Amino acid sequence: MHIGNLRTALYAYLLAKKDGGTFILRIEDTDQNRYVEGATDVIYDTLRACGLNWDEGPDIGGDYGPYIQSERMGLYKDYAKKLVEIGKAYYCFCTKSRMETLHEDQKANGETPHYDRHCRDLSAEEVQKLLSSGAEYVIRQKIPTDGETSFNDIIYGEIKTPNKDLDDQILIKADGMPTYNFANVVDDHLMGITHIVRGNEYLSSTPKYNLLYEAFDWEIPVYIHVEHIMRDSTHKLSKRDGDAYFGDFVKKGFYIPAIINYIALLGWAPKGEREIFTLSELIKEFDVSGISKSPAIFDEVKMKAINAEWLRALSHDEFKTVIIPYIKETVKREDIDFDLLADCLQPRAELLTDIPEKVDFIDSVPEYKNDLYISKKMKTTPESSLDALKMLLPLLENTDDFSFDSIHAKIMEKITEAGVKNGVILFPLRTALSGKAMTPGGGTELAAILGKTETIKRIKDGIAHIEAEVTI
RNA sequence: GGCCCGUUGGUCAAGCGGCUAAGACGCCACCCUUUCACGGUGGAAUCAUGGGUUCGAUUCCCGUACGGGUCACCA
Repeated sequence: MHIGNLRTALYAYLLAKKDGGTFILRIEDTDQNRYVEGATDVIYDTLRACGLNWDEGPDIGGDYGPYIQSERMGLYKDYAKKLVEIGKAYYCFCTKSRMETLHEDQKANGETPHYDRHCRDLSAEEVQKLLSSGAEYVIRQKIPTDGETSFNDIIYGEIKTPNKDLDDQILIKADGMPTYNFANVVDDHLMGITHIVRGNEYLSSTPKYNLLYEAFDWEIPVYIHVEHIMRDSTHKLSKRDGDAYFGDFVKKGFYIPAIINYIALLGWAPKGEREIFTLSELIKEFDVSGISKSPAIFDEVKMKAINAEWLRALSHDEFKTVIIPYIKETVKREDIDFDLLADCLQPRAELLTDIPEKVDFIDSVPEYKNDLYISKKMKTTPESSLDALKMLLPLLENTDDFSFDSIHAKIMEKITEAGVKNGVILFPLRTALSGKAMTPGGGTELAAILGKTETIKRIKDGIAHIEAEVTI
């Protein structure tokens, strides 16, 4: 599911839930040429994964079903015929090829392509004759030739359009299926839709919908058109970017509630200064007055920051549950302190996919050079590190309680005794235990995570490692 | 091209006639520190443009520029 569509769905959901309304899922599949196997499952799965649960829909039913338009087929044509009867629509027998040449000619003359209303004034007899001859037809909306139609949008206010700029759009296609433009109006009325949240590409066709509502004498819903999400100032976030889909972001290691949180903020601003919200907090906070009129550029860097904040805000248990699968990608051993590891990882994880690399030293120490023991800041060298490790070894060998607090206390005591900077001792320990320049925790944390046996082994290995190179 | 919509730091944005023009991300510096982070403090950086209206315009009106949308038997 495209991230823009998801955001629109999110706003619709938030609006419905905020006002105690009903969130309905309707599948609009009136174009059989565009049928894609499994597409509806993606919709179901995505909305569910995000927690946007619908109150009525194809799979769960409701009082206004069916909720799949292709299953409501016959109904639209009846309504279209009703429109024909009251003179608001008409049968059109123009072929597709006539329309093509017509549009080409119009373009050649510098006109915008539109229907020339060729069949608009056919007599009832002519229509009847053609109909009984089995001629293919569509039903078109009969737009008034003069005057103007206006509609009100919550975000943009009143928008007026001269009727002469409106085309006699097709309501029922030659295959008997309704167009979106028609099915949408009929179903929204029949399903009791009160608020329409949609992308603002529909802004220019909304006057035609209003004409339809008026013709049927139906109540016009509240319109809320939202701007697009952009890749940059001139391009919409689109399929071409390869990263515009919800599923892509999940794969990249974004945490779903954080994705929802971020996209809610793209084009909408909460009242206060807080910006981290759960779905239910968003429901409370949401207000259409905060929706922006201008497009928003998608910023993955900002989304990452939101993601990191989300991860940090999780409880220990929640965080641990979320990251265990990622840890398991590179860590097979079980005899480590996963709780402490999780605590160390929590302030350092931006994306969930950062985690496997961060813990890849736990199963075994990677190859490294003695240079790794050199730190200008910590004032360490391989030689000083050798001394530090040799000092630490007996100390830890004589330590049975290998909890972080215990080790930490013992080591700090020793450091104070020795009268050196913490880093001089702890930096080498961290290096020997990890073989890495950056680790999710310092020497004492790593020791506690790895446990006594592994820590002792790695300190000995570290000593050997330094000695081997130093003597050469 | 016609019609419609929009334009506050690099990005998301608050603002709704009078403010030193919030906040967040990013960036820079410093502090904290057992690496890297987290956290803390500070900093640089914005009202597209020209006319009005007004005692006073980021805010209201008009034009211009720029950007977006739309003009299907697609949604």
